Amino acid sequence: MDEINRSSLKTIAQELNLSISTVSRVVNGTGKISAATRKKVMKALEKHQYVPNQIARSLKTNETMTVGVIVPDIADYFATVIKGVDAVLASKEYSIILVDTNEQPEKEHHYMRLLYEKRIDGLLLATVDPEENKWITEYKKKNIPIVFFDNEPVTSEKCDAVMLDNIKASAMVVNHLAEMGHKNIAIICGERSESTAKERSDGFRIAMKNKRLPVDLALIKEGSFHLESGYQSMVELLNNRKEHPFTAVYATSYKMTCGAIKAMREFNLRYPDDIALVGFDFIDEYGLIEPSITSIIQPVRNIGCVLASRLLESMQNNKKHVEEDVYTVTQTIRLPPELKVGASSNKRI
Amino acid sequence: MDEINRSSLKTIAQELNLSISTVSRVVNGTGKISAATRKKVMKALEKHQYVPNQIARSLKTNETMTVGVIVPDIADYFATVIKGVDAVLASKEYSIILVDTNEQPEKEHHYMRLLYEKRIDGLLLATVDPEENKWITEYKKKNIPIVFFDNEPVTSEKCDAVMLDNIKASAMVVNHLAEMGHKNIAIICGERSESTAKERSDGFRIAMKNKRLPVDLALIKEGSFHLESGYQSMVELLNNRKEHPFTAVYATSYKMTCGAIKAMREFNLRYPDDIALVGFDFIDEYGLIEPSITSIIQPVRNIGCVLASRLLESMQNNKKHVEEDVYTVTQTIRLPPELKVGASSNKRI
DNA sequence: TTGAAAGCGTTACCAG
DNA sequence: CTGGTAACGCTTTCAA
Repeated sequence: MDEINRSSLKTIAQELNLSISTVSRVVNGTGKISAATRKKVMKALEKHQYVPNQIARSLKTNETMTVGVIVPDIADYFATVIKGVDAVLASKEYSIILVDTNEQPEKEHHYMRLLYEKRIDGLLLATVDPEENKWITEYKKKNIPIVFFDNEPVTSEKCDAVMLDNIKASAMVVNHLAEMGHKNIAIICGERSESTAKERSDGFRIAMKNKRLPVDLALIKEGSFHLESGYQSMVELLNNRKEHPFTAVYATSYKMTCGAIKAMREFNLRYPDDIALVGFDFIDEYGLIEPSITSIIQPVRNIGCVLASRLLESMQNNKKHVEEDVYTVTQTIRLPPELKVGASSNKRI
Repeated sequence: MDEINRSSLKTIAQELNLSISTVSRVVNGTGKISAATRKKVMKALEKHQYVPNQIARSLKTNETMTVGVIVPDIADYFATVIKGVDAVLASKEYSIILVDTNEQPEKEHHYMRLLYEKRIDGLLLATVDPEENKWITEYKKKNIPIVFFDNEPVTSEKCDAVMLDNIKASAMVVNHLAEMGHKNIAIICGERSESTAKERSDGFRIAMKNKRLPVDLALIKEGSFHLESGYQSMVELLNNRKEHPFTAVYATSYKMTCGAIKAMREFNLRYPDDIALVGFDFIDEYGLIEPSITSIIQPVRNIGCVLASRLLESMQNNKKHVEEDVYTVTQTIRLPPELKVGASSNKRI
């Protein structure tokens, strides 16, 4: 039959015959307080197990110490990005409201509004909506910092963004394969409406040209970043192999890489002997897959850390009412990928 | 040079020469409002792009529409649990504050306090702290519902919990292996301070006895649920194989399973031919690993859904001020595991 | 159908 | 050093 116990400054103040202000001051360690009252108050605080009400505080201070994070799928590499974000943000006493949109662009607006209702101090957004503009403008108007990641935003607003250097990623892949003696390289990419897909694809063409390798359009497959699409693309490539021969294939997402592997197995083809394979985001932490797969690896945790740091900065500037034109300087940060060379491509032809 | 735009009920009310109450009523659709004023207000709301301030609302209503979720590691199978939680909770307009403790029990208290400061309406807690008691009691006193998952809580408070039926999981493994003709079965388990580890281990012994199979203590390895530990345990088992022979091994976590595989490879042993292997949480979604590994699979998404539903119920009861003894009825829900039989054990000896 | 006012728990300013 | 008071934005009761 315990009493429900939710003490407030008032409770404590009344019990001690002190003013709320005084109690507030010792809680926050602000202002000058006599040692005697401080001790008295501390004891009462302890006795009542006082815990400040951040809601009330937020109402007053216009700061919730909370940031929103919107991702298309937590059970993806985003989980590790979030770990990085969380590490940085938690150290500054911020917490994260996490939203998973299940890759449904239409949900983004709804959640952005919900988060705004909760008065988040900042937003990290991995959008999959090619028309994310509307709510972005709203946020800008409300003066809430946003940092984009994964896909580059299409909005015309100036925005911060942290992304992988996808152009470079494709260059690394092409250069590596070229070094191994490959000339005819196929690529399996996602939808060009997503900047990640577009950049990986464009980067591929650029790198091929730089290496003076032939770009055969029939070897450039566009799909949707999913297993089924990767599988389908690979099947088509293999079926057309006589007319459009290739010796290496570059799959530009984790799921597509899996799909490509699946197709190759069905065709009874082995890597690297029959076809060299380079994947994307293919992390086999414990080396269970043999032969091991060469893959572009994103610095996922670091992406999270950089994201969080950038957001912290913006939120800080916001507080300090930094002059607008100083504040408005935005950055697009591109982090370098790593090419982890495994057996699947590590053979000179 | 846009104005920063944060309209409130007051802004609207003043512009329209109406009272705040009236505007509030049309925002919430409560009370009786004349069609005329409603229309007028709606228009102003739209014009100002009014978005209610949930912080202020929360202060008044004592509801934040937010629940805390504490997990040891998001980049684990918890990601999928959270997806389930999120799906259910989001449909009721709740959002999730996510905390990753990095498996450090000492952080749990700190975060529980932080979340309480934010006045979450409920908490989902996957604790790894064998002494999580203190703050639990606090939450109970504050009348905030908690639902545990993964590990069973040790607190003496009555609590809700949703867990895998670990005893049954081990029974399924033993029965399967027994059917395949195995008699000497080794098990690699985690620390008994975590209930998951304890139950999997106990379940194993019980099932062995039920099947009248010999329980050789030297074949029961205790470690820490991590790769290194799984590896180490397997190495020891293999080194003692002459004195303590076994034909099958059961690894009780994902990482341990990977460790065991690693050790077997180093010893040049193949499954199922040399030793049969059954793992835990070993999901190879795209069937990339060959031969495929038999494993206990948790209904991860469903765990999340059940968790969220249970919490919603408690929060609901809380609101309705249900009489204490009705409210206090708590449940421990055990969800059934699945044994996904792969090649690694699917051979009669 | 509408308005006035109290109050949720804080912070911060101004007096003393 | 301490107290009083206004204000943050909202909901809700009571009156009109």
